[in-house]
Amino acid sequence: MDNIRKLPDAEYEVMNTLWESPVSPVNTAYLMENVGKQKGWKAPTLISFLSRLEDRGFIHSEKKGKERYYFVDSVKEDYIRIVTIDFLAKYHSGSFVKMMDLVYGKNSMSSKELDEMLNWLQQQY
Amino acid sequence: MDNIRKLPDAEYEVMNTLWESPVSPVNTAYLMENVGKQKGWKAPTLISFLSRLEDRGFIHSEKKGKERYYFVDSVKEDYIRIVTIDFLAKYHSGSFVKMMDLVYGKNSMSSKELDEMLNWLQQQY
DNA sequence: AAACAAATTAGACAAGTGTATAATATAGGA
DNA sequence: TCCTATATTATACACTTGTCTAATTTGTTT
Repeated sequence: MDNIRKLPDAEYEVMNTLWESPVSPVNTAYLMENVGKQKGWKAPTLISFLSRLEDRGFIHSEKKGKERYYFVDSVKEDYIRIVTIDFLAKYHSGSFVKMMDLVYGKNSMSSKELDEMLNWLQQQY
Repeated sequence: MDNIRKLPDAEYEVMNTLWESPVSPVNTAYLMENVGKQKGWKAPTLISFLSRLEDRGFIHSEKKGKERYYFVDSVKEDYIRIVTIDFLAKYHSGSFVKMMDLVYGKNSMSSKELDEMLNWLQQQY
């Protein structure tokens, strides 16, 4: 069950746009508009990322006339959870506290974030 | 100042071994013993990662007789801090709380980790 | 000095990733 | 029906990463 591997950056950008889309399925034009343009990609570049995402099983697609439509077959939260747990294990021995301590050494987390975190913690107990 | 990019996995393993070494400099034999062997690498494989790390400016080396010795020119904590901040920005809008919430949905963090975190938080105020 | 053996260096190559050009298909209008 | 414009497909190619084989260096032993 380790086939949900980490996506290359460019594919992640595309996938994220698909995950965030309010409608589904979406066509290439929509994705070109919402991610390709900012990245400066030509249409075939985008399409090649899409077909790689399809190979990986993150999406599937259907052709309607001369356009192709893409359907999401994966859940963003699931993906990010896996990637995050791997990351934490690799760099911080799996510990959030170690991570925060390393990033925010001594006393430098904003009080806003401290409050949010305290709040979250109290919720958990 | 964005030349301290993320290392490829294999190079990170080597770099981590260098960072964790109690002595410095160390030679190829030491690294072969402490990371190459477990990974099943041939010596030239290890050496090629080392010379890439040198190209990236993470280390430098000197030849002594027929052996080469490696010196660390980077700080593990600095590297991990950068990688972690990038990661947080990319997947969790820069928020630890969002990250924890996603990973530990509702009420599933161990009470040991909850305590540690509360402790850490109190330290920060 | 010649030969060995241990270590390094030089190159090479396949797979994965980012990106594009040229070719092809197809909806719609003349 | 034929042409045009647009979207997609087929390929290709350069770089990066993981990995190694073959060639070269160099300290040590005859």
